Amino acid sequence: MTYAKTAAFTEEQQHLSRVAKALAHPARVAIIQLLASKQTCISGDIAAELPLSRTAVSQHLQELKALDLIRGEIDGLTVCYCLNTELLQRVHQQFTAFFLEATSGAACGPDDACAC
Amino acid sequence: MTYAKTAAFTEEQQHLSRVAKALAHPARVAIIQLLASKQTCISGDIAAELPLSRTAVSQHLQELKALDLIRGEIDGLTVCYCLNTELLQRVHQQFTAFFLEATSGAACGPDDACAC
DNA sequence: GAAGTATGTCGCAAATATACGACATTGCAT
DNA sequence: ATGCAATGTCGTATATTTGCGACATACTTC
Repeated sequence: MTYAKTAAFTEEQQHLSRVAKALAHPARVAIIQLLASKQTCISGDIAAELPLSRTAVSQHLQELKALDLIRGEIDGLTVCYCLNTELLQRVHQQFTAFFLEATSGAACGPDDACAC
Repeated sequence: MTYAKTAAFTEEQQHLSRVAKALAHPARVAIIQLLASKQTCISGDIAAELPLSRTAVSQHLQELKALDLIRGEIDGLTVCYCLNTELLQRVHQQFTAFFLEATSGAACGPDDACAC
């Protein structure tokens, strides 16, 4: 596969990029925000709120579920999706660690000049 | 394009997903970490450190540069890349806001049961 | 100016991602 | 049982991403 050399990267790097990929589509960001805002973990109403076909939304939901960022519970005929806040918190910490590492180091000079 | 309906999403959602996409590949995560760790904003040495061809690395660099997450300064024959820490800090804030929003709301019940 | 090196761009091939209609499945109601 | 509604999966078409060799460009050195 095109990702043949993925194994050559750190497990940390791979995980971060995997989660980032989950957020790499506005629909999935919107889904998470929707789930966060609605008190009820709406089911197919999600599809109604998004400018996408029900099929496409379902696939985005599956992608998020595959990473366990959200969870679905079958409630009779409908399905309730909700956020996995524990995982999201852990992911938040990882992103924070990454950004702190990236922003603490040396950067461009004041006039966009590199220090090297 | 397949993204025809992208415009239907919030500007915030689009921006977040765009940055997330930039981090959606381990090589790009690795590049940022490399730039953060090295005091000197190495140039083509980046390619040497990654398990990818120089061409592929160059393309990843261009993608990061397109979002202004990194900047390149030509220094004679070599090119110095460095992190745009200011932007990274702003991005960090956006991600934090997103995750706080996502983790503060109602979540699954204690036994993975939704509250609806 | 000629040769050599560091970079970036172009063109192509293969892998993924995205979107959606059609179909299968499951549960509720009559 | 039968019919209807809510979901998910499959197959398929199109767009995007990824990777790399080949080539073009720019600069240094001799």
